[in-house]
Amino acid sequence: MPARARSRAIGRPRQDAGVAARELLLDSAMGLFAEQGAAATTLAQIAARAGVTPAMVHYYFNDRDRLLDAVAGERLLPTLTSVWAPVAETTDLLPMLRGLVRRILKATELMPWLPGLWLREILSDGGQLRSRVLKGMPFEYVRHLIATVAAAQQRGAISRDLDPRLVLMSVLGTTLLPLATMRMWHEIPVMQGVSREDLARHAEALLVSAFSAPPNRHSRGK
Amino acid sequence: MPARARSRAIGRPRQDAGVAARELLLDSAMGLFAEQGAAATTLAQIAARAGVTPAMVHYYFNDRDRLLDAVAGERLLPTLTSVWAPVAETTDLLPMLRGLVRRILKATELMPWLPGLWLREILSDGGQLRSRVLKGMPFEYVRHLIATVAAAQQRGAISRDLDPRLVLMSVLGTTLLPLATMRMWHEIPVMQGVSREDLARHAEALLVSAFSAPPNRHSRGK
Amino acid sequence: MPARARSRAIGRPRQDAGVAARELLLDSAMGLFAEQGAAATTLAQIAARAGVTPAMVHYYFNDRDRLLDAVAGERLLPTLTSVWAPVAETTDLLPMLRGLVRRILKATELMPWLPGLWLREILSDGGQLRSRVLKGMPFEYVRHLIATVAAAQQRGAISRDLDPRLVLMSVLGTTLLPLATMRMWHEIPVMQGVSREDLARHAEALLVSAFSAPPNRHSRGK
Amino acid sequence: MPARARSRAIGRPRQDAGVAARELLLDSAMGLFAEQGAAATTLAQIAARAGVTPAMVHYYFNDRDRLLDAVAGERLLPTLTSVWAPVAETTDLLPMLRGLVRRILKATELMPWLPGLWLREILSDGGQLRSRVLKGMPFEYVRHLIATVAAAQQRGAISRDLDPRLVLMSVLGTTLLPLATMRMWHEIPVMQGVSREDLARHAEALLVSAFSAPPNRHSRGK
DNA sequence: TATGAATGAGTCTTCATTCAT
DNA sequence: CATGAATGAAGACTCATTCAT
Repeated sequence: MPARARSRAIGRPRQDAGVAARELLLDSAMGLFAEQGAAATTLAQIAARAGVTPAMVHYYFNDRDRLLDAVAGERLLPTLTSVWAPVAETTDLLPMLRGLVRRILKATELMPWLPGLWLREILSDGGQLRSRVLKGMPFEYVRHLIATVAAAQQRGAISRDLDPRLVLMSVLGTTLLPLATMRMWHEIPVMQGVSREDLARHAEALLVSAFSAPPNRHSRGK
Repeated sequence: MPARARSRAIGRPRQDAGVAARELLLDSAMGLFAEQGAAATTLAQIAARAGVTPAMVHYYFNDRDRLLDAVAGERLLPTLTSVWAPVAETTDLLPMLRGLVRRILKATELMPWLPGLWLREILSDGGQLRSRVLKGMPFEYVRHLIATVAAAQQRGAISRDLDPRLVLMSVLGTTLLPLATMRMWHEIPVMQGVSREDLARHAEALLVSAFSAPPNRHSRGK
Repeated sequence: MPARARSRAIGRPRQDAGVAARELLLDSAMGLFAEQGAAATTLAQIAARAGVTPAMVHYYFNDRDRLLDAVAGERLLPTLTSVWAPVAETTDLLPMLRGLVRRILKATELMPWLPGLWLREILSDGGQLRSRVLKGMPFEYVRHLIATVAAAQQRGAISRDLDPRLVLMSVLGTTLLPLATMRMWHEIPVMQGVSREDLARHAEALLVSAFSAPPNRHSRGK
Repeated sequence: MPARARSRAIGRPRQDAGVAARELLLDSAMGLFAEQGAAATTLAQIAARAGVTPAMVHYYFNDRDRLLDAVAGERLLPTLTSVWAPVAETTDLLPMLRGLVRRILKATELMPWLPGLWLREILSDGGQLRSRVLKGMPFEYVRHLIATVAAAQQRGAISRDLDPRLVLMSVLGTTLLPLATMRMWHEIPVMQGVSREDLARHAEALLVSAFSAPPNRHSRGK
């Protein structure tokens, strides 16, 4: 959506100079937050990457706090909603899970820094964006997913040991966590050569087989 | 006054005071890193929580960098090894996974801040402990796990869509990630009331059913 | 929106808008200087109170310095002159003093912030308007007052312990100083309930009795 | 009192280095506040005059606010009390006023910046030390002075036009206000050559004749 | 072993000022 | 006449680090 705003700048460039700079600063902030963490990112770094002076950050956002507000409200939450909203379109568990995984993979293809940002600034204790994102998070879709899992479980279609309320965590754990670590795989011998597609296939297969396994068929306990 | 209190510990040899203070500082650092992130934690905070003066941090560790080295080398890596080493004792995939999950759960019961610390400082890009931990990480055990998964897959015992190299990520994603977020569940409506036991059972069930599913029944993807 | 409001002032010639804004800015500046001191007042605050943008301050005054020049030259000095000029109309000390006190009281009734501004920005060391006001101050009237006191003293009509050159300070001390502190009297237990009229009567009585006392009856010192 | 503390430093200089630096910073702050006003004084200036780095100001006072607290509590209030306390030793109005004037003159001889500081930072609206000083001000002595004036007035010993509650303002107006402006007298033609002694004699004479004048003896109104 | 004093470098923030439009 | 965008310089404050004792 910032793209839309910027493309409108054609024809009247001066008028929109400010808007463009604002968007640039948000982009810059998100990138740095993902790379180093919000706590380790200075306003000067954000400004430098956007090609402006640190004073401009205050001109557009007044405050470090309000810059964080803007990052959460104008960038993170819209993406989040676009990933989760289609969940409501079906009541079939497996397609729902597959769609979710695919949309997450797709969204993070365009914004490769997203998973890292989520891991550190939203899921971690003390993450600087957590409360800001939680406040606007569309929990109704998560609730719909949980209800669908619970229904499947009551039908006997999935293991009773699974907890429907944890399906959210399982989706994030099989997608965001590996995605967030992709950038370091080249340094880890055992992870060499794993591609984004491998990851997508793996995540989907894992969730699908976990959430479609017939109940008693595995011997439990050692 | 903390000084007074410690010097009164009659019976304990004098030189233990220093050792104790060092350990206290490491504990204090780990706790704060997990709560707020390493980037947001000052040496003064670490000293205050340990009940000593900031100058003592330099006395024992010389440097912020070397304090991080100590945290990684003396706290994180030993725990890591104790969790992974037993993997070598078996070649059976499911018991291996179950054991791993149980040991992770058990270790984080004693050190509840561990998952958060891992998520933020080791798995996230730019995490301040990442390179220090990677350097000493016992990859041989991970390699053993991967080999075991690969063997099972070649036997046709698990889906061909899974990638053995990603089993590490799947284990971390189903254990560390949910564990790291537990502290905030009370703020999230849909997560209310999930217990540590629910989580353990869920993680085990998910991994077990994913890594023991019969290969025919997948490839429904478009 | 202030712009809109002003441009709608039908009937008034266009060029008055600018003049009006200039006056508004001077008023705004004086008010803020009196309330918080010139040093603590930003151009942005002045602009905001006048309902214009900070850039307008530079448009009208070029410079912070020249805004101060304008405040002194166009506001403070005219008032000062109007208070002091009538002094020249008499050579009778007591009526001269009474007139002075009354005109000071009257002027500050319309401009209640004047005494504070004087105390802080003109009488105090380093006051930001001091040199600007001193430069244009009509000392001839003060000289006339001093001469009148000196004459009375030589006639033996007032105490020889008084110093004619200090009569200016005595007038300011009995009028401006109490007037400047009026706004805080409600916070001080011992000053509760003193009115502007009480102050006027007190100042007049004090100056009159001091500057009309028979010389014999003093020198009771130590 | 800081002098006492510092003189004790002889013999163990290191131990008291910090104390001395603290006192030096307070002195430096008071001087600059009087010369330029607190609002116009930066911590860097205060540090520079005390011969230390700006960071030391935070080391000793944490905060600009708490530096102001210290100036008020450790410097202004003790002086204030030492000037006013002897008022309680008499019930005779004229000696009381004379003593007050003399103690004010004497105190400001040692601390020539005091009057300016009072005028700007305590008596002026928005003065940065006002509330801090008012909070600790010994009003009982002022109350005693007011009561003594009121008694004299009821005896018929002083004019009924005077307001006892304003005697405080009259004392400050005849002492602090001229004292605060002394430093600029050399720039004002009509004030040239007035000495501190002239001022003392003038103030005493003015207050004494005002507060001892027999009531009806002056023709009022013109 | 332990600490109080001291500092330089850097962070966030404010503000007067400029300028193209 | 009026303003939004932009900036450099400076202010308060923080923090890792050093050092004499």
